[in-house]
Amino acid sequence: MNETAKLELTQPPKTRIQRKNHALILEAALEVFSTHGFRGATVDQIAAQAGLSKPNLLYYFATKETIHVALLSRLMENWLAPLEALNADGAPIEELLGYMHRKLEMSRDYPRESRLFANEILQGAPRILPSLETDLRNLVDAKCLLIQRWMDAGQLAPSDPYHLIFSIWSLTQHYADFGVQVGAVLGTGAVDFEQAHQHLTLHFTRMLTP
Amino acid sequence: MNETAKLELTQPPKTRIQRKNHALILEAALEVFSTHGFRGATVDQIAAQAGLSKPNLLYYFATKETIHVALLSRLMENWLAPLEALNADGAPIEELLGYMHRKLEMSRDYPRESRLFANEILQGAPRILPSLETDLRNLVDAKCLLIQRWMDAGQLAPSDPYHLIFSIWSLTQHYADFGVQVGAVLGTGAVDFEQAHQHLTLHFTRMLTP
DNA sequence: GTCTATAAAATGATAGAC
DNA sequence: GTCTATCATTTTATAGAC
Repeated sequence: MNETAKLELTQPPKTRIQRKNHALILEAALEVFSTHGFRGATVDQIAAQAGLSKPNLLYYFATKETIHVALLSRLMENWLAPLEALNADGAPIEELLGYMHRKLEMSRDYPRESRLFANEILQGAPRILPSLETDLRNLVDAKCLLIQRWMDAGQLAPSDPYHLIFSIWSLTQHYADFGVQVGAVLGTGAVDFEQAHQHLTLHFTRMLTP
Repeated sequence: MNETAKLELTQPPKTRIQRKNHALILEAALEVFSTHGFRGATVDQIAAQAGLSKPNLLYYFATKETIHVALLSRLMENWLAPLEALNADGAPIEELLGYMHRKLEMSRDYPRESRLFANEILQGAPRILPSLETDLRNLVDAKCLLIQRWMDAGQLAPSDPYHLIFSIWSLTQHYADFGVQVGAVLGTGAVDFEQAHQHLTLHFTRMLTP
């Protein structure tokens, strides 16, 4: 009984109002953590952003750390999905262009999630390094075997599959993580993702065509 | 007289011991700010890292903000140099490969500076946005004109010069900013920059050759 | 569930002796 | 120049009323 009650505080909540506030807090925390990093964010800020009092926020998440962990856990699930979707039965170049496209869409639609991840990595990945060394590494290993087979079969221009994947990550995430800089240089204040997509399609078509 | 005395606290110091401690503090602050960002860093941490007492550190830099500004100012000078060196009289492909190489060397030799910059951009560039919109933008504009001329002359494969420069930034800085992730995925714990250089050379040769 | 009040610790900065 | 001591504020978290 006590264990059940305890779990309810860390598990997805049950009542309507609980679900609503739970979501409000995660939304607010995403905004604040993605901009200032874990240590730079304050519970006050998150509570204000969520429109809740600080004690009320801490009724839902016992500590600041708990909120951060909840965000990172949710993120890691979605973070791997685009690469998991790389299909061995598809056409190699189209598959990799599709992967690039999905990653660019994530930069466009979920820039805060991208910056949350970037903050964590910049700080040395203190909370998700274990996940990177297992989940992410295993997934990348598997997909690199596939890419290597495509290259050996002459369906892709040969290169290092690992660094090829790194290049997809860096080029697509750049438009979320460094979007302010891109906007400043272009004088637009914001990224034109259609433009970015055209350039990256051209870029990887040249890189991948045998 | 008073103004001179005041300036000496913000200008490069004069005596041997001042110069030494000034440098010690900037070195320590670079370490801490690059990992935790401005708000996540504490004066205590920086003082401990520098081997000085907190009041003694604050004798050299009046506030935490002053140290951060000093680091960013120094950084912006060096940050533009590799692009400035792009030479209109050189061979186009070699010039751009050389620029990529210089940027990758900076990721290898000055990863903390790269992460300091990344932290500032991630946080919305609150301190250096004006510099991005003027100094950086003007420099990029000028170099993109040159690159466009090279493309028009058929010496480079055509693409968007701005996004081409963004791709050089993102691919090279990735090995500093996301080095922990690269090391985790490769199982090496650290980036092999020789390997990265080979891949990026191949990558941009394919991208740029007409 | 939500609030006011507040404790306990940290953090940025200063005072003043030496 | 460097130190000890300390202040003022911010910040995390809790207590307890409603």
